[in-house]
Amino acid sequence: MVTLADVARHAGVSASTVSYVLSGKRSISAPTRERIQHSIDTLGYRPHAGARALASSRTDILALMMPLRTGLYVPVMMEIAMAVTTTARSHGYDVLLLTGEEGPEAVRRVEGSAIADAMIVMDVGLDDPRLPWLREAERPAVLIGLPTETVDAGTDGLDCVDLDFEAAGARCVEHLAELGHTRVAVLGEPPAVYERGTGFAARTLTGLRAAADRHGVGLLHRPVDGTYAAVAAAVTRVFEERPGTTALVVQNEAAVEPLLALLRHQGRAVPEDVSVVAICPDQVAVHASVPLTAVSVPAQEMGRLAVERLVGRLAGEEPRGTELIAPRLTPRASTGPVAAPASPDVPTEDRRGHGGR
Amino acid sequence: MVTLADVARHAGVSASTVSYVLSGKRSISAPTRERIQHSIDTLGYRPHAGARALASSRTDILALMMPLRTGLYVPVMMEIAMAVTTTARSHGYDVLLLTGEEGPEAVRRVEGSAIADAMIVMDVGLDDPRLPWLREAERPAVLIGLPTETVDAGTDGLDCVDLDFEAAGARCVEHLAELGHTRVAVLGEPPAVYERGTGFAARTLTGLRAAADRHGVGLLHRPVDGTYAAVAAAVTRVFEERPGTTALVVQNEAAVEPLLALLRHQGRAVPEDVSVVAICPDQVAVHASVPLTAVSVPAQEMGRLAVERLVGRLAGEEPRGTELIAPRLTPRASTGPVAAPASPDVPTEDRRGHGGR
DNA sequence: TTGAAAGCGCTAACAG
DNA sequence: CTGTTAGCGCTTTCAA
Repeated sequence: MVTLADVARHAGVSASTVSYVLSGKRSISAPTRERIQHSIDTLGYRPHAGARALASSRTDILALMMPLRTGLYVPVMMEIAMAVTTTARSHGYDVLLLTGEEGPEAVRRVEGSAIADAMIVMDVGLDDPRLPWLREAERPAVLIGLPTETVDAGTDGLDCVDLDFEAAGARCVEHLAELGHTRVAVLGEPPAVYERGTGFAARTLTGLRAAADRHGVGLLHRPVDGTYAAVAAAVTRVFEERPGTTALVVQNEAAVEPLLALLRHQGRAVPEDVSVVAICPDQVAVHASVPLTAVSVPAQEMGRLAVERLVGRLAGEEPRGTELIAPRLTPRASTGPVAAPASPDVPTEDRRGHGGR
Repeated sequence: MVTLADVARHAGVSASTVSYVLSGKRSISAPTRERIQHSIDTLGYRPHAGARALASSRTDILALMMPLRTGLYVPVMMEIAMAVTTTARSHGYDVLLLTGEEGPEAVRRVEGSAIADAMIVMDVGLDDPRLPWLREAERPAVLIGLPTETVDAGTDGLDCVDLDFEAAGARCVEHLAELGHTRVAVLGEPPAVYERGTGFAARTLTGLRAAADRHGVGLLHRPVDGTYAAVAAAVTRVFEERPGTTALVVQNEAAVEPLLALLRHQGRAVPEDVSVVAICPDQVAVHASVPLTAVSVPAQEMGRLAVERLVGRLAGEEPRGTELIAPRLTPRASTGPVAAPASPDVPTEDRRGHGGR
C-alpha cells in the first residue's frame, strides 16, 4: 500500500507538505506542488480513509437513512437516493446507506462511532423516536419530508427539505377549477400512510380542501391501497355517491395505472369524460398509459438540496430550518375542460384533450 | 467523546484488556469482563470507526455499486439494496452506496483508500471496464448478475450471484406447453438492454428458445420499451403476424400493466383468450391488475446471498465462482389451458382460468 | 489472565 | 514557503 510517507520520500519533501498539497490549506510553491503531484500520480497514492478520519475527525461520508418498507413510493425513494449519492460525490462525499428499520440505534451508532459526518433522514413520522437523538446529535442532520402536519412545528433546530404539499394540493384544484370542474374526487395514499402521521399526505389534503373552498369545488377524499381491486372499489363508489364527478386527483403512485385501466374499462374517456391530475414523480406521469397532468414530486431536487444543506452545515453554515419546494404543475394529456353537462349527446371527437398549456 | 482509554480507566484495567473484551480474541476472566462491560454501558462507549480501521485494516463496511439509470428495474434494484443492507447489518457490516456512473474510478477509490472491506457490483455488462480492476483488487467482490451471455465464461476468479435466467425462460415455456399452448410471443426488455450485453436478457432468450424447440412451441420475440404505446404496437403486430398466438411471456416490469390494460382494451380476456406469464419480482406479479403467473426474480435472495458470500470471503473462504438461483414459477390467475381452437363459438364462461397448480 | 508499548497513516499546530 | 513533531483511538505483538 502506498502511504503519504512514500510519496514524501519519492518527492523529496516532508509528509506534511504532501498533506498540505492534498488539502490545499497552505500555499505551496508551484514547483514543489508539481513534483509532489507527479509522485502521487506515478505511485498511485490514495489517502487512507481511516487514518484521515482519525486524524481529522472527518470521514467525508454522509449517512442516508431510507425506509425499509419496500413497495412504498419506491421510485421516489430510489431517485432521492441516487440524487443524494451523485450530489454527495460531486462535493467529495460518499454515502452510507442505513435502513429506517434500525431506528434510533442507527442514529446513535453514527454519532458514537463517528462513521459519518452528517446524516439525511427520510420518512420521518410524527413522534419519530429518532428525532430526539437527531436533535441532541453533534453532527448536522437534515430531514427529507416534514415530520409534522403543519409547517413550523416540531422541527425545532432541525433542517428539513420537502415539497410544499399544501401548495401542491391547492395547485391541482386550481388547475381543475380553471377548466370548469366543480366535482372532484381525491384518491389518496393507503390509509396506513395517513395514520402513521407522515405529514405530507395530511398537508396535501389541507391544500386541496382550502383551494376547493376558495373555488367552490366539491371534494371527496378516499384513501386507497395501490391494488386494482382497491382502486376499482373506491372509484366505483365515488361515481355512485356523486355521479357528477368530472375530475380525479391521485396521490398514490401505485394507484395510477390501475386507475387508468379501470376508467378505460368503464368506458370513461380521459380527459373527455373525466380529467385526472396526479401528484407523482415526473417519470411516472410521463410514462403512464395516458400522459398525466401532474404536480411532480421533485425527488432529485430534494436529494440534491438535502446534500447541499449538509455540505453547507459542515462548512460552518447555520441551520436554515424548513425549506419547502414550490410545486410545479405540468399540463399533459389527462386533463381538459369539463364536458358540457347539458348536452350528453355531443360527439366526443371534437373534445380532444389539451393540457391548457 | 468516550474513548477506549476512558473505559479502561473507569474499569481499572489496561486499554488492551478492554479491546480484547470487545473483540473476544482473548479469554478474559468473568469478573473483569463484567466490570468492563459495565463501564462500557455506563459511559456509553462506542469504538471510533476510523481508529479501528486504521489499526486493524478492517472497516466493517461493504460497498454496493448500483446502476444510476433510474427507471430501469427500479423495484428490483431497491429490493436488492435493502436486502444487502439488512443482511450486512445482521453480520455487523455497514453499506456504502456507490453509483455505477462513477465507473472503474469507484472501484479504485474503494481499493486505494480502504474505505470498504469488499464490494458488491450490480448491473455488470459484457466488457465492463470495472471488471479488470475488480479482478486485480485485493478485496473480494461479488457481482449480482452475470456479465456474460453464457455461464462459466469471462467471470474467472469473480464470484457471481444471479437467477438462472436460462432455466427461468425454459420454465415459462414448459408451463405454457403443459397447458397446451403452441404459439407463444415474448415481450422482452427494451432493445437497449439487449444491446448493452447485460447477459440476463440473452440468457432468458436462450432458455425460452431451447424449451420451445423441445416442446414444439412456436416463439416470437419482441423487445419493447416500457411505454403503453410501444407495448400496444408490439402486441398488435404480434397478433397480426401470428393470429393463433394464445400466450405471452413478459420480461419487462414496466410493460406489465400497459400490456394488461391493452389486452383488456382489445377485448382479449386473460387467461381465457390469452395466457400471460411474467418474469418479474413477486410483488409486481401479485399486485398486477390480474395476478400473474410468474417466475419471480428473487431480489431479496440475491442481495442476501451476495452479502453472505462476501462475509464468507472476508472470513477466509475461497471464491466459489458463479452461483445460479433455481427459478420458481408460481401459478396465479393469468394462465390457463389454451382455448379449443376448433370451436370459436364456445362461450367463455366455462373456461375460467386456473393456474395449473 | 493481564499489561506495556509500538505502531497504523494522516493532520495540524508549532517552529523555522 | 517548508519541516518537525505530537497526537487521533484502536489493535496487537511481546512480556509478564
